[in-house]
Amino acid sequence: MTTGQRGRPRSFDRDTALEKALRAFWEHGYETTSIADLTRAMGIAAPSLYAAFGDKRTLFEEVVEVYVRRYGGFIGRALTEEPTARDAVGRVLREAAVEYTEPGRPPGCLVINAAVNAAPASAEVAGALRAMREENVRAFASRIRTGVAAGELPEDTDALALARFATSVMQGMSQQARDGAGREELEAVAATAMRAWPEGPGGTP
Amino acid sequence: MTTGQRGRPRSFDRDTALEKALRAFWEHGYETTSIADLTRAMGIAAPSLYAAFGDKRTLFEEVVEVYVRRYGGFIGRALTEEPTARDAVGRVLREAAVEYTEPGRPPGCLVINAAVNAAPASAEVAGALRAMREENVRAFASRIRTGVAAGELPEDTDALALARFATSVMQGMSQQARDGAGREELEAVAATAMRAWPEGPGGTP
DNA sequence: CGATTTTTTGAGTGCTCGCTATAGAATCGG
DNA sequence: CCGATTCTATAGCGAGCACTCAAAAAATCG
Repeated sequence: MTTGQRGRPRSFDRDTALEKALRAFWEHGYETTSIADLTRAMGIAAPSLYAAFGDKRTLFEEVVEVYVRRYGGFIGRALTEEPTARDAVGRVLREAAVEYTEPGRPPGCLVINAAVNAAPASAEVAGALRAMREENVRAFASRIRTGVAAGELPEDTDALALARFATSVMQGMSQQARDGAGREELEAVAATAMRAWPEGPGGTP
Repeated sequence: MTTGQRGRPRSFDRDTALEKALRAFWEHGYETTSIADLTRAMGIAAPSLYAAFGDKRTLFEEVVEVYVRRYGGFIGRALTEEPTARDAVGRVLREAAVEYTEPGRPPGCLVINAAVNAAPASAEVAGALRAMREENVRAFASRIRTGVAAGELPEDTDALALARFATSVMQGMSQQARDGAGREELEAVAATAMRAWPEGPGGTP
């Protein structure tokens, strides 16, 4: 058999350490979380970190991957599972209020808030997160266009503009969460935002 | 005469240098703008900076003061000059779209974006900006309450919730501006947001 | 002028940053 | 058991951080 790992086994659980790093980046952001912060949070020394995860940027990229999969899935689910564009976007905003204020997690969204302040040296990381936010706008717009095609919304609906509005509200909610806003407060923001949703094609059918 | 300044005169204009520092902080944020960045932008050496402005935090505080006075005044003007709460909030959002995308300035709002990512050492600075954002929410809410008292809005209007919605949209617009959104796009976001504004007390009077 | 006051300049403080060389510890196959 | 392999721990690398000391320079005073 050649399946056995040769050499000294790792003394920590990689996934657990990765989750600790995720929390640290989520809470304090990319650039303001130092390697010392990470090693303390992960309970390992610097060389172990570098051996297991590569450098800081690579670790962050893996963190973002895990974050999107584990904590960002609600957006895609809402957009695909709801019958109408209005239900879909409304559910995203309502669930964002819940996700951004989940007890035991850092408030707000990592993709939105982790690299707002970035020195030129971290421009690539900041750009990657920005690209993900833009991809998000496109996902909203695509779902809205489907709704227009289905006759839920007027033909002249500006899907991209509506998508950008929803995204703005979501990003504002994330910052509000970081500023201490509670779940009910964010749910009220989401509900208010949905009052801006256009009426059906024939007035109020 | 004892009016003349004794000693060697300053070789730079203090206000000009302060404005350069303002731009640097506005563009890159508090923590991610180094003293070296500042001295380069301001065109002076470190000891001159410290003699004229104190340490980095004190300089930033003065920058914020100037910023609010010079670039943040549109909010207070809109809230006091417009006849109705709806006109006031609508004008704030519309003008935010303009202010956040003014050519020749960094996009977005310094108070919203300069200290999103802050290490524990900068917690006080981040907290000061957060307090200003909260003060902003209260200013919105106060204007909305005046509108309710004037009979423009239903008696049961949740002024604070509506204020938080407007603030969320504004903060989202600021981040969108930093992500590259143009003026027209932000104006569309503002216009969409205002569709959520409640109707008058008697339906649509 | 000479004395005084203030700023500029250039170098340099201790500290933390991201990252790594090296040596020792733990496990494998044989 | 041995040697090979892989991980861990200490210690430290150069660079950049916020900040400052000491001396030269430039102005006003009598």
